[in-house]
Amino acid sequence: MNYSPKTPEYPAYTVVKDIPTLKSVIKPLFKAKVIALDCETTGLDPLTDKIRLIQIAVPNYPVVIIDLPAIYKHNNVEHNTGDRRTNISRLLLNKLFCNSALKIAHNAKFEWQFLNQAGLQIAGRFFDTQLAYQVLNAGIKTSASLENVTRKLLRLQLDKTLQTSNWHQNLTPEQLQYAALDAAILLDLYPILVKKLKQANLLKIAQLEFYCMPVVAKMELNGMLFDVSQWHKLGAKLEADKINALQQLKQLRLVGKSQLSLLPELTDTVNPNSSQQVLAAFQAMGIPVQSTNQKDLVPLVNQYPIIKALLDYRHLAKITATFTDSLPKHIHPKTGRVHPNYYQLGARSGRFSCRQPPLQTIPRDAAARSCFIAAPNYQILKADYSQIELRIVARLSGDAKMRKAYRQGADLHKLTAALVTGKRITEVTEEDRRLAKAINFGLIYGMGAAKLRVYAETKYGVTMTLESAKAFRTRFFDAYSGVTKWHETIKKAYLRGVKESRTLAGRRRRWADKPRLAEMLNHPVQGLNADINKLAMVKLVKPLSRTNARLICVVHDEIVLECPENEIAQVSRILHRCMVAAAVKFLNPVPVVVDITVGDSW
DNA sequence: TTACAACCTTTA
DNA sequence: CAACTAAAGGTGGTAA
Repeated sequence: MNYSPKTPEYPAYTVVKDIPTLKSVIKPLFKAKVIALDCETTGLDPLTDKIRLIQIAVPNYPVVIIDLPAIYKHNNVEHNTGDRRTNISRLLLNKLFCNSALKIAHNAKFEWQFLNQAGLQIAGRFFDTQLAYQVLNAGIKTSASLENVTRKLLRLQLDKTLQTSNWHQNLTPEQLQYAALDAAILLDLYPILVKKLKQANLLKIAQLEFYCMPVVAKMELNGMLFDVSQWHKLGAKLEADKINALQQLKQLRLVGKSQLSLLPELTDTVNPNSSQQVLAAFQAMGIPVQSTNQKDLVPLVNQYPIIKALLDYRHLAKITATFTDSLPKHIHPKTGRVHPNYYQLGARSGRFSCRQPPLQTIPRDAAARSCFIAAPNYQILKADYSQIELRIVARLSGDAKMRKAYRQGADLHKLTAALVTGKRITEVTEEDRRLAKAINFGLIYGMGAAKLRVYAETKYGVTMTLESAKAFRTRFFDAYSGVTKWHETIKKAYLRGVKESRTLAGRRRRWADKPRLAEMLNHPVQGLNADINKLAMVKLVKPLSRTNARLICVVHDEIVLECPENEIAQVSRILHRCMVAAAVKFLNPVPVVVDITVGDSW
């Protein structure tokens, strides 16, 4: 079965450089039910780079290669400079791109953004061959590049060496051939992917992703406005704090000449950023640690002042290096905003991942988040699902106590606190509730007693013995017997050797090797959270289009909009309605709560 | 010199 | 038998 991939045949093509040719060759394209699209561009940034070619492939017709700069020159419009005047070429192309045909592209977000910036619109039904491949292979390590997808599904080897060739000058026949093939090949990939999606019962999830694609494309172009002077102020303070923390460390003799001259490796300066050196120094000082990570050090902070100093320094070093120094590099010179890259299927669970900058890991302190601001006369609307993962667990397990608590609008953490401590709800203290939070979040994915003890201490500041951790664990599963049964069901599948998991919406995660039980417990929850948030984003499109609000950020269970001040009330209602509707579809009868806040910043 | 895995910390 | 998940990214250390 191991054929070596063949070289594909190059399709016929027509190059379009003027309006009369465009008018004549575009006509047959309107009859097509499917249109495959690809663009060659001068770079990867839709805000500054430009389209060089648009390739359009439909069945049984030469690939139409549109030399967009040449056409625009004919029409005397500026490309990608905000010049949005209508003209004959834009009218023709928009009519085609917004018709009822299915638009096929590989990483359609890229084409969408570049067309948008060129003053063109593309709308209607999409089929993204990259997203389709990723939906099929979620959890499996495999490249979703066009080259790899073509090799895997068609056993053809594309030659991508021309992808990064010079697309500025007059194009060679080889370049045009290459460009034509990239569009034409999509027509061959499409039916195979549809068949596979149907067979795997993944068509609906793929369509959710396709509907989501333009929303994400627009969100990235929108970006977030960033108050760089405020950020620098914050950065300066953190930098000063960091230097102070370093001084503390030095006074406690971690950094600088060590007094332990018997150990030659410690006579040199210890670099506090090196876990290796720090560990050696700690051990030489007689501190009993095997590692220098938080969970091992936190229990010792009171005993050893130097550990407190190190953790303080680490925190500030992390914040300054990862955020204060690097975030301003991502401010786009053209917009003054940060435009991260969202990957719709960047996480195995179906969640988004986000890079450059990683907006999903910005520290939660008000100081940091307040640097992400609304434009003048706008406000930031932030909406997040309340305890969505626990509600999903309540829905999936059908656990009676959990469902009753949510139905009554009770505080589930307090309930858990009462159940594991044996107190009445009214007697539960703040500390008890913190303990319960650690228990709820940890145990639903199968955390053991030993980890629970450590986790409760490092993340929630609650100390307990291993025995009490064991007892809490037992009491949790006794109290929530529905959760216990749900875990047992998944464990049975796990023991049978099942190597895939589905969310309620049908999203699949696969494992190439043996899954871990916790991964199988996690996917139905985290994956459904992703399904719900994506559905909410899709539901928002139409009602939001009637307002001037724009989507600027999503973080797993949170949606952030930038909204004109005079539309806050209206848009809040829309946001609330769409998010609740998306979640209710899957969580009913477990109630859904969406919290919305309004402010000048994130 | 560069490429990569290990370690650590940040988020939901 | 017990097992918390999903990411991005900076830094130091080492292998090529």
